[in-house]
Amino acid sequence: MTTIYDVAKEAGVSPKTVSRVINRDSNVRAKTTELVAAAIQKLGYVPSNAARMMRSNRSGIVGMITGALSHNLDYQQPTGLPDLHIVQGIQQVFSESGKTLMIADTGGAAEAIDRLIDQFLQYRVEALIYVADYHQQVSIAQGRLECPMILVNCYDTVGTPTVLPDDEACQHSLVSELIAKGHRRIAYLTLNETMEATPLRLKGYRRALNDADIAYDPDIVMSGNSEIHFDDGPRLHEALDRLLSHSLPPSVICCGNDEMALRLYGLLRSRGVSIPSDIGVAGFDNYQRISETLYPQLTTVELPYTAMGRLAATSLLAAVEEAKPLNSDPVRLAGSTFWRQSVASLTTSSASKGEL
Amino acid sequence: MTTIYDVAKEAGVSPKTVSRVINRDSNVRAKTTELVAAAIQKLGYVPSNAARMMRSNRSGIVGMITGALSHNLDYQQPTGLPDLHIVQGIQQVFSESGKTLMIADTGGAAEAIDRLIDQFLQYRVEALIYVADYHQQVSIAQGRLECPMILVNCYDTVGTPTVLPDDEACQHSLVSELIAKGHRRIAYLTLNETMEATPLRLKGYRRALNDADIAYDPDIVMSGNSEIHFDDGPRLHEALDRLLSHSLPPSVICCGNDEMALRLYGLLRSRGVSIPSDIGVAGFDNYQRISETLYPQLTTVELPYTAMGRLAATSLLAAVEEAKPLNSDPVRLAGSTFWRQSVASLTTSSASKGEL
DNA sequence: TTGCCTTATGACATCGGTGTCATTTTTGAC
DNA sequence: GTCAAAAATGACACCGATGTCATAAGGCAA
Repeated sequence: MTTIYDVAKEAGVSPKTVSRVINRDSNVRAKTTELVAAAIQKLGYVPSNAARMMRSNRSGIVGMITGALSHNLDYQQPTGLPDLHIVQGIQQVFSESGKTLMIADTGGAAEAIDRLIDQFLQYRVEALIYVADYHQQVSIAQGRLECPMILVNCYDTVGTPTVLPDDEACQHSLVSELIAKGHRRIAYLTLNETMEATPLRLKGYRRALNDADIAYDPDIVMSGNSEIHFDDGPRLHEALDRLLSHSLPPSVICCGNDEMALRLYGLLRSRGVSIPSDIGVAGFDNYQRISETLYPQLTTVELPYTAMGRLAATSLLAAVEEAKPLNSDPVRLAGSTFWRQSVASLTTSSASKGEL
Repeated sequence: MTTIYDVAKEAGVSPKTVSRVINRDSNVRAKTTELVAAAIQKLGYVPSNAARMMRSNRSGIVGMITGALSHNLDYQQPTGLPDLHIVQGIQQVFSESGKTLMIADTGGAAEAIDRLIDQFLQYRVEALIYVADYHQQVSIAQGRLECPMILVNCYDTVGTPTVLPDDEACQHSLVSELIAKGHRRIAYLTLNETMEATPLRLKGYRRALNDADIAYDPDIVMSGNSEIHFDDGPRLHEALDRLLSHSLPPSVICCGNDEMALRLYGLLRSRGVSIPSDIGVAGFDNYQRISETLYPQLTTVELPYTAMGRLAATSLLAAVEEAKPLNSDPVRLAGSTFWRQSVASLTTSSASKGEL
């Protein structure tokens, strides 16, 4: 491998001058610059990052740990692939920055994390990012970390800076707008209670009701899923029966995710209930393969995963390059609702249906 | 950051001895090892890869360039995500090796490749991998590369080692087995002719016919798609009409991919033709969201993307660690056929249908 | 042309490991 | 206990950049 000394000799200058040319330092004569550039070109010289780092003590590397690459892609998750979207956002920001993003995949094994962090420390990463596949609590930082670290889509108990999806605000905004469209009986089929998102979204749902002085009715709020990733047909079946046979049936049903909404479409159709004229349906995740394929297209909420990745990356870059400290409170990012045909507006429609 | 000198002082030995302990060199007394280990533990010492690399001139890094991370995930490709599967295979192999895999994403911009290679060279990667998103010809290597490089799912004209899917063998094997099941009129709806895979698969198809002394009939071979990623309903519609109205109609139709098979199911159903009793259908890609969801489930061929990734990674590791040269001829990896209910066997079935 | 200030360049040490070789310590046979 | 061979340890230079500081070259006014 050619070194800076080879280039110096070729150009007839000192290594230090070559270094100046490479780093675009001031005070190098144009003629000298040309000379050196020619020598670099001729010898195909590429500076060694390792040697450079020895003196400057700055690696220019940011490490990211994720399991996004090792997902089973064949059976795609019903919620889409949050972490892969987050990784994309991070990737976008770093590709425009001067830093190198080094990606390590856990291969699905949480116990790999320690090893990966250690590897990153050997490379003297300037910062670390951990991306979780769903909103959850984790325990990563060993305290010994000297570099800034940020968590995405997860949080820990020791106050590591983190970027989270704002599940509560999303659900609140969806329900508030449903109310604005004239709905007052809004059913909610939640995800499994053990998921972090479930109580948060329920809180948003209740706050929206409360804002509009609508009483919370536990009769029309129930779990639509027993497990995270698996269908539970019978449970959804039974939940729907209870909702439809209620003395005050809902005018719209919110689902914990789009997949549940997909199954609900089938169940409603088999009962001869039409969407959105008889009852409205709203999903969650904006998993486009479902939301835009269904007929009528599904109104749903999209969590801002790419934006979360971008925000985390931008904050971290600011922390590294401008010594701007990371926000120690969790940063929550709200998503946006995609209004499609699965929900009717009861106010503008002149022929609103009161009987169901 | 603590250095090896700090550890040496703490343990009361020379830096060189600490180095020996870290690298598990022989000829260090057990007691000394303990002493050093304790000091490392106490000071939280992590060796610097940069410094280590200065002397040894071995970075321990292998670079991979891909666009797999920046795909638009919301509208998944009809062929699945080959490159992401390949990346997974590569990832698996490297996580079990001593090397660090450094991943760079092009962000969909081919012109980013040069910059990424340059970045990798600065890190003195020991090898490079380029993963393409579909079987294609590329032009990557600038000749100036000193490290081994391998292409996956693509090839160039300067003989860079490469691992490719064996499209021809796959199609040959599928058609041969169809013949073995008693089919002699085998229609083929190909992908767009501009795709690398199309002529290869056609070659496999024709070779299989030839092996069985069945004449090739261009009447029942036609393109089912005009573009790679977009539906072309009318063309498929028309192709099917021609096949069904032929004086010697096919007993089975091979499709260029599973998505085409999916659309074919719909067209056949609308014509009252039942699968597989009236006509059989075979796909390509084993895109499980289609192949296992259809009724009857789809017989299809799976290209071995993960295995290709693993093979490329393994070969490259051997090249780097054991100086075992890479195969200069393209290595082709055949996949396997998944036999499901969409194709009937005409031999074993006692009530075989001769009329259609 | 001289002298002074600015600009351009170079000499040298240094970052944190490891390779080489010299030196010290231990081991074991006699 | 002695001595040679083997094992364990250390001294020192070096990898390839760059920071610091010294020095040389160029520019401009008198």
